[in-house]
Amino acid sequence: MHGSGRVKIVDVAAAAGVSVTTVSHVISGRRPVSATTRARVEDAVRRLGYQADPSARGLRTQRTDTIGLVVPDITNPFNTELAAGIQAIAYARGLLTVVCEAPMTDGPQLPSVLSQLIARRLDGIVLGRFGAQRADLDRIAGSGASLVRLGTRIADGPGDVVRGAETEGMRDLVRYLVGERGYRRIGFIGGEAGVEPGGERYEGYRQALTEAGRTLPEELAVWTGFTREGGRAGAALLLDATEPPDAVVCANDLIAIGVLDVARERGLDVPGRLAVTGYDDIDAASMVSPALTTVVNPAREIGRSAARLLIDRLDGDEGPARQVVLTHQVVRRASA
Amino acid sequence: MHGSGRVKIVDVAAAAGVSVTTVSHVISGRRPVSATTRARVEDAVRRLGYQADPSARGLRTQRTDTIGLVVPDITNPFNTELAAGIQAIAYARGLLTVVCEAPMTDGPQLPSVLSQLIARRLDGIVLGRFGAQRADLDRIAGSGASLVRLGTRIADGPGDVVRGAETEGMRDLVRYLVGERGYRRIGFIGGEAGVEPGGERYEGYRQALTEAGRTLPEELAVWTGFTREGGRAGAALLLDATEPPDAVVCANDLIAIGVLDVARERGLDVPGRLAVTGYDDIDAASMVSPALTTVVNPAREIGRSAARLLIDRLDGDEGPARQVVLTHQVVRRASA
DNA sequence: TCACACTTCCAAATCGTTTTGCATCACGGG
DNA sequence: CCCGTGATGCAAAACGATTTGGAAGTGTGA
Repeated sequence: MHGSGRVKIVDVAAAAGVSVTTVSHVISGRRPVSATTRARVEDAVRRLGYQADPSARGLRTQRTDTIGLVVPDITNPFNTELAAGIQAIAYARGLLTVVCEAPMTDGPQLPSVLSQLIARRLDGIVLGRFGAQRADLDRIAGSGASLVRLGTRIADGPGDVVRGAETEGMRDLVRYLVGERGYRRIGFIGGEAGVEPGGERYEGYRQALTEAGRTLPEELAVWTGFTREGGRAGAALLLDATEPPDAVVCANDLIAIGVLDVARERGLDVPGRLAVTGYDDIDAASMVSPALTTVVNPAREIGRSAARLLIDRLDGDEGPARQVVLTHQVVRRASA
Repeated sequence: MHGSGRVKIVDVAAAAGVSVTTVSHVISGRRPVSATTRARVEDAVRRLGYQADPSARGLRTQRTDTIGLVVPDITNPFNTELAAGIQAIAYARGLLTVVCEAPMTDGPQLPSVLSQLIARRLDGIVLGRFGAQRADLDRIAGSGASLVRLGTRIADGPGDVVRGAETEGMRDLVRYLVGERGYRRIGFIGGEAGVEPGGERYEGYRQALTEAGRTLPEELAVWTGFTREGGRAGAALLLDATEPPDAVVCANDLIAIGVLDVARERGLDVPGRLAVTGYDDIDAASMVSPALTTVVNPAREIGRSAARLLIDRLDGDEGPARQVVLTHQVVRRASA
C-alpha cells in the first residue's frame, strides 16, 4: 500500500520511448539531449508526475540536499527569525532545512544532537551561537558536512563565520546610556557564563565603561541564562545588592523582559528609577511597556547570509574560510 | 574528500569476522543472533563508529525516518511551541522533524510546499491550522505519508485530528466578558477569512453572544490576518466605526497585541475604555501591558499528541481515524 | 568513397543497505 | 541410527537513481 504504485524513472523512460539514461540526462542537464527527445521526456515526466526518489538519488550522489540549523533554544524569537532567513534561501535552492534544539542545560546536549545530524549525512550545518567545543566543530568538519558558525568572534577553527558586530553594538549602547542619558551605576546580566554571545556583549559593555573612565562594578555583573527567567533571577540579584544599579544592561531581550517583570512587581518606575536595555530587537521588544531600548541584531539577514555561504560551499567553493560581519544599530525606545 | 573514508557495513562485518547479513540482524534485531556473535559485532560497530547510511537504508526500507510540520507562520510563537512539542517526541524516536512555512498570503503556498515534502517521501506530515483544501489532504494521503491535522473541527477527510476545544474556549471567554465584566458592545477581529481556526473561534464568540440574547454586531466583525499587523488594521476599522466597541475579542494573541498598539497610540485606556482579549496564551501575552486576558491553547501538548498519533501510524496502526481534543482554560489578566 | 568529428543515445556498473531463501550444525527423541 | 527442529550464519537479490564508456547515427571535407 505504501507508495507501491510510485512512478519510477524506468516508467518515464518507457513512456517517452528512451532509456533511463536519457531521462536522467534530461533532468540533470549533465549531457546534451536533442530538443525533440527532451520535449518527449519532459512531457512524460509531467504526465506521470514523476519525482525522483531522494533516497536512491542520495545513495548514488552522496548528498541529502538537506542542511541543519542547531540552536540552543527554539522558542527564542531570535532563533526563529534566523531559521526563517535560512529557510527562505535554502528552500529556493531545493534544500530542506531541519532546525534542531540543543539546550544549554537540560535535554539532549550539543554532542548528542550533532551525532544525530552527522548520522543523517546532512550536506551542511549552521551552528547557532553556542559554547561549542573545538572538538564539536572538528567533528562536523570531519563528517564531510560544510559548516557555518554564527555569532562568534573566534576566527580559528573550521567553517565560515557570520556574526553581528556585537561588541561594537553593546559598546555604542552603553556609550549612549553613559554619555547621553547620564546613568551612573550600570549593571550587566549575561546568559550562561562564558558562552557566546554573552562574552562578546560583555566585552562591549566593559569597553564602554572603561573608555568613559568608570570602574567596572564587578559585583553588578551576573550570568544567569538567556531567558526571561534568567532575567528575573538576575534582576533579583542586582536589585538586592548593597548598592543597586540605576541601569541594567542585558545580554538579550528576553533577559531584559524578565527584568521588567521584576521592576513591575516591585513597583520600580522604568526608566525613572531603573533603566533596562536588551539586545537583538526581537518582536517582543516593541510589545512590552515600556518598549525596550535595545540593539538590532539582524536575525533574518544573518540566516540568509549563513545559507548563502553554505550553498557556495555545497557548490564546490573550496576557498579559504570567510567571515561576514553585519552592522548593528541602537534602537532608542522608552526603557532607557 | 567528502566522506570518502566512511565506514560501511562490510567494514564492520570484516572487523567482526561475520557476514554483513549478521551485522544487519544484530542492528535491527529482526532475527536472533547468538550472544557471542552479537557482542563481537557490537564491539566492532563501536570501535569503528559505524552509522548506517540513511539514503541506502531508506532506499531499501522505503522510509525516511523524517516527519514534517507545515505551519502558516513560523515566527508565530504558537507554532514554535507546537514544533518544540513535536520534536521532543520525534527526536526520542529517532525521527527527524522538518518544519516548513507555507504563508497564507505571499511566498510559497501550501500546494507548492506539499509538493516538496511529498517529493521527499516523508513518513508523516502534521498540517498545522490551515485552510487546506480537501484536495491537499488527499494528496498527502495518496502519497503514502501518514497525516495528522491540527485545530480543525472538520472530521471527515483523511488523517487523525488534534485540536483544542476552541469554540468552547472562546465561548467561555466571551461569557466572562458579558456576564462578569458587563461589556456591552463586543467586536471581533479574525485572521484570514474563512480559515481555521478563525471559524472555530468566531463560532464560540457567536454562540456566547446569542445565548446572552445579544444581537450579533455584524459590522464589528472583521477578518484581517493572524498577525500583529492584522490586529492594527482591525483595530483601526473597529475604532473608526460609527458606534465603536467597548471590547474587542481577537482570534489570537498577536492580533490582540496589535490592537493594544493602536489603543496606546490613540491614548485609549485598556481595559477602561477598551477591553482586549487574545487567544493561545503565547509567552508575549504576559509580557505586554496590560497583560492579555486570553485562553490557553496548549501548543506544546498539541504537538506532543500529534507526534504520538503519527508515530502510532508509522508503527503500523491501521485503526480508524482518531480525534484528540485538548482542554481549554480562560486566563484572566489585566486587559479585560 | 573514406575518414573524422560531433551528436545522440544506451547498457551496465555502482552507491550501501535490508531481506529472503538456503545451507550448516548441534541436539534430542523415536 | 536417523530425522526433525531450532539456532545460526551466508550469498545474492532487491531498492531506484546517476554516471561512465562506448556504440550508433549524421554531416562535412578531401
